[in-house]
Amino acid sequence: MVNLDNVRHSLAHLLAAAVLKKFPKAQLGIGPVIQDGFYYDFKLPRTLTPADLADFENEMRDLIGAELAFRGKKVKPAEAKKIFKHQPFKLDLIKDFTKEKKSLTIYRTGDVFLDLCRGGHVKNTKEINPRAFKLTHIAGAYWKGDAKNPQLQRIYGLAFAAEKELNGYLKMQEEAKKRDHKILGPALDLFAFSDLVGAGLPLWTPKGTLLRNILDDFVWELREKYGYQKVEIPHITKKDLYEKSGHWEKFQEDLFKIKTREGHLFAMKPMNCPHHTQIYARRPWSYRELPQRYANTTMCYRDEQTGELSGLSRARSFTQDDAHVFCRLPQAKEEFLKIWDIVHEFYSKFGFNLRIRVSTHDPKHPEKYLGDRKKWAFAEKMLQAIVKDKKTDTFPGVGEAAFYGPKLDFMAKDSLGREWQVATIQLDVNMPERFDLTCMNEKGKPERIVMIHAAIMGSLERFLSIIIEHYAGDFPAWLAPQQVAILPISENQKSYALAVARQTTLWANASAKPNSRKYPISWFWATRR
RNA sequence: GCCGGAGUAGCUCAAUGGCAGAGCAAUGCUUUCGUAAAGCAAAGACGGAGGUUCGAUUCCUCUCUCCGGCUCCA
Repeated sequence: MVNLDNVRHSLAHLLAAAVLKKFPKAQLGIGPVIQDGFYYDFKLPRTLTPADLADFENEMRDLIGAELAFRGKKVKPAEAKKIFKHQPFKLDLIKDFTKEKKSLTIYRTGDVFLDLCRGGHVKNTKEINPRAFKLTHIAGAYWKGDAKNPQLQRIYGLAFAAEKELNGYLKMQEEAKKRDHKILGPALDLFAFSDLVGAGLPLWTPKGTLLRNILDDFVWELREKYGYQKVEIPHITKKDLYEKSGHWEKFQEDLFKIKTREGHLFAMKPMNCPHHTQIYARRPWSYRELPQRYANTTMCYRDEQTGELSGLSRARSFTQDDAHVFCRLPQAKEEFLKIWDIVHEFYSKFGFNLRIRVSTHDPKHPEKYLGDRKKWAFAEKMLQAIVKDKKTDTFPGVGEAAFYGPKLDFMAKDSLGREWQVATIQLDVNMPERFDLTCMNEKGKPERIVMIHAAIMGSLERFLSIIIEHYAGDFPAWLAPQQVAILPISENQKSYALAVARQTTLWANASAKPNSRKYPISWFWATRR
């Protein structure tokens, strides 16, 4: 059995060989294996076109047919530098590896190609199925993934063991494209975009709004049981609030700013925690009154880079089903577990399997976070204890913490196999400090409280994008914004059809609980069907 | 923001430096016809601004929007 990763990695080398044949002066970046295939980065004298990809593919097939052997050997840094003296990116890598005291290996493919590479190849190109790979697209990519570095041209390729798998994969992608929420959403009349309103600002239709409300009501039903109270906040604030929270320093660039006629600077809210702290801070609290649990489904605004916008997955205006619990330290665990229950109850209704990431800070970059080392150690230890107690499988996410605290992130997979972060529970010992949030304890002394951030859907927009694709637009009855349609065959049934529609609506409304949804009945004119 | 691709009617697509063409949908009329598209008619578009040109949807510049990536994501 051939190792597929070795095949993919070898194909990356063959791609580089093909590119070098056409562009002898090409500078090589790296060419690793990725999910479903491989890529290779190049700096080239001109921009590639799809026609180039066909040429490269043909050349690669020729190389496969030539039955070339892959051979690796260790080299000394000085030797490596000599070999790659015309390859600045390789020299950069050699420098890094030498600094990290890694050994250097080179791999030779027949006598057509030589690359600095840690290995993982087929023995001979004849092990590669020439019909089971395909170069798919060209993209720009920064050297070493850093926007400050030069940008290279990346060629992506798919590769499988058998042609059948490749075709199956391509078919699956086509299928996934049909489920694309950016196409299905407007087709189902759930939302729309307008060039006049602007990029990344979805507009919600009556049906889409109904769907949003059904979801939000569901979350609220679950929260209400645990003693949450709804609050409401303005969507703008003086910049002072964010200076105090630390968001200004960190996310200034991403805020929509507003200058008042008197010259004061305001900002659209990019999240809700600072506002909510001020609801808590409105008066002193006795420890007997804690926890205070505030829930608020509300829109936030972030000035995202245009290139990052994508349908509902990444928008400039999005709705968080946000909640904040203000409680004493010993109460935090119980509150955490309650939210965890809500998350599970909610997601099980959709048939999602969740993976849970324990997101902690990156010890190599303490400057990215608020608060001191001790606070973080404390909060992360507490989070780990809760997770351990819960006896659930989790995986670590070092460097994935919020800048104010560690968090549990719940990830759901969509129909394309992409994993999206959905719910999040965050433990925050920094905001309460910054805003001096306390309660009066048993001894009559002010005591610092902690704050828990909890979003169940995360962003309603992103959650909707996920379930539209998850269900391919075919929502379960309890979610479907339109559940019943009455279709008269000809005009003769018009009045009867209308009467049925009226009656059914009355019946549905009467049997619904007072604050549950109303069932919309549409009436279609269908004489031509 | 960066690299690349693309914007023609509600949707899917075509053509062109000299009157922009079709299918489906929608509209009107005809048909009243029962299980995967009845007939006829009329209507509907070159994303926006500027430039080159006798003339620009076509060529150039800028801009907006979308797509594939990269970077970013409280």
